[in-house]
Amino acid sequence: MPMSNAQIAQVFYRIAELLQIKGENPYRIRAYEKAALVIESLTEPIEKIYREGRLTEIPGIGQSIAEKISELIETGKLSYLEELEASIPAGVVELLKVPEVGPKTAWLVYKELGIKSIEELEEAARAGKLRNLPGMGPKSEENILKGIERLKRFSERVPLGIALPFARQVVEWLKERAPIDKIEPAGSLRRWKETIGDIDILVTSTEPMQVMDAFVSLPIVREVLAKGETKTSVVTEMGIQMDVRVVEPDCFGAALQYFTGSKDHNIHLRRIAQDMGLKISEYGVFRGDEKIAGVTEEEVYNSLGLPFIPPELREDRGEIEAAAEGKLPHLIELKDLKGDLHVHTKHSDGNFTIEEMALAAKQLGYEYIGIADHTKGLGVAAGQDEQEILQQKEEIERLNEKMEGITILAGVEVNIRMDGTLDIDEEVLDQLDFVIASVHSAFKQPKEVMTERICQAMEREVVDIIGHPTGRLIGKRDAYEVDTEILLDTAVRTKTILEINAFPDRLDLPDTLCRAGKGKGLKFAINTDAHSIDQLNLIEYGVATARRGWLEKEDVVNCLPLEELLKVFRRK
DNA sequence: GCCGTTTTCGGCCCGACTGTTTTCAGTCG
Repeated sequence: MPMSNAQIAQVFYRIAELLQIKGENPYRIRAYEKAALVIESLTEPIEKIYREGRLTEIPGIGQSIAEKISELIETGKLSYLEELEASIPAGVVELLKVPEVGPKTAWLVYKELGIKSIEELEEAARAGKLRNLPGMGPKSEENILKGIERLKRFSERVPLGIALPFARQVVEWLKERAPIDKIEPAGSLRRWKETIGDIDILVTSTEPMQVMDAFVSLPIVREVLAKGETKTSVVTEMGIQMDVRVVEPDCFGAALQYFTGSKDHNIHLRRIAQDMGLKISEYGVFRGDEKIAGVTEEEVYNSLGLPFIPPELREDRGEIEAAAEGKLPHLIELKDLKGDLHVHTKHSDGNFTIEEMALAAKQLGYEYIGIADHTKGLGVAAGQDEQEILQQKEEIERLNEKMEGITILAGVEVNIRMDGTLDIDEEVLDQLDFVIASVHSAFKQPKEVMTERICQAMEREVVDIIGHPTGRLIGKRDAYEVDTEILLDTAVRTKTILEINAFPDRLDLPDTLCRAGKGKGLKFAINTDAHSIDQLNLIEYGVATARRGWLEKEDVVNCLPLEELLKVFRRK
């Protein structure tokens, strides 16, 4: 079994953790973390890169790590990691998971008290044994207990679809309760990352303490972790940590840039600044004592000789290099979309009529809307059979004659059965404007079977789009076991469009596969999979995922005007 | 451990907050 990029990345993350405990040179630790991150975000299998002898061409991978990758690929294990594991008692690394506990504390409690697990740490803290350790006191003991409590209750990252509306609500509340000039969520939320570790909100105000007071007294605050003039951290009722930072107005751009991250993007920028003899912080870009930028983000990037880089790209996955070469993509925007091609109605498990969905789409400024209800194989969703599908098509034709300003497309979301066949006759599918095919059953098939199953569906000429191609539900269900390389290649060869499902639970295709697919010349459709009028608005999540995948409007078929789109559907 | 049209050695992003401290270490992002 070849090792996946993710598995190899995990090995280096593990090494970094172990080295932390050992108190190793922080930069050496950083190097392993950086290598793990870069491997994780590769768009091709690292094994292939290894076979072609290109490992050290990857930025952040040098001689030493390349050798370790070779060993992992060839033998499936790594002697260096085994030695490290042997030199540190199992369980001590686990302590790092506790907020407030870092490598120093973990090592201290192990050495002094022999603590090797979170349970033992909790016991010792409750027994008051920690307060007498050097550098610690009653407060730190209490904080460790609180940290353990927090870890037990909420260690998981929160899906973007929950964090974003929540953050927007808090922004509204703060505006009502304190004198605020500018306010903007930053962090991974602003980069539209699919899950959020904590929420950062950036504020400019002449009365920082009033903002902080208003913040900590919001009813959603469960616990205040820290409160100062410029930074306040709380844990909210739903368990997610939220930080508010207040800065001077003339720092807003620099602070927004800084707090948006990612960490790796910022470190890379700072290196560039350093090379130019500049210093960059959340307060601005400085040459000596002179501040040369900071009011806007654009100014910050420009001062480094770079164009503005959209937040969705800031993961240090080559965007800084692309910016320096003037090769940033012109990312797709919400306004580029001319329609949504995957919505459900009362004809299956949707909550509104075709007409109601169409009117709502018109309100959003769309030129067309694609109805794609479930088919009979999906009993739980009241899927339609052949006859019902044709009746629905007639209803759509009648509506199109009556309605103005929007065209309804008759489509379907047909099931890909276990054996790769479709659960609706192809003669019927042929009569529709377009066909989405999706997997809704037998998720646990072995990788080869699932890959073959989806590829077989793509080979059918009637199939235009594959719906939510990996099947993942973020935080709930992993993607099906599927060979994404074969999936993407088959989609390119058969000219099948892959969906970017905008449902925040799905965001499927994921951003990294969007980017890999674009590299192969693939086309995409950004769809909401809406079951109600309200859910049509989820499209912004799909656009964000496409942007994180470096997509431009030319890559996305529902940016085409109706006539062009229909040609694409007929091309197979 | 990585990296280099200033460098193959000597750097490596930068600051806030807290707690236990008499000036700073640890943690976090």
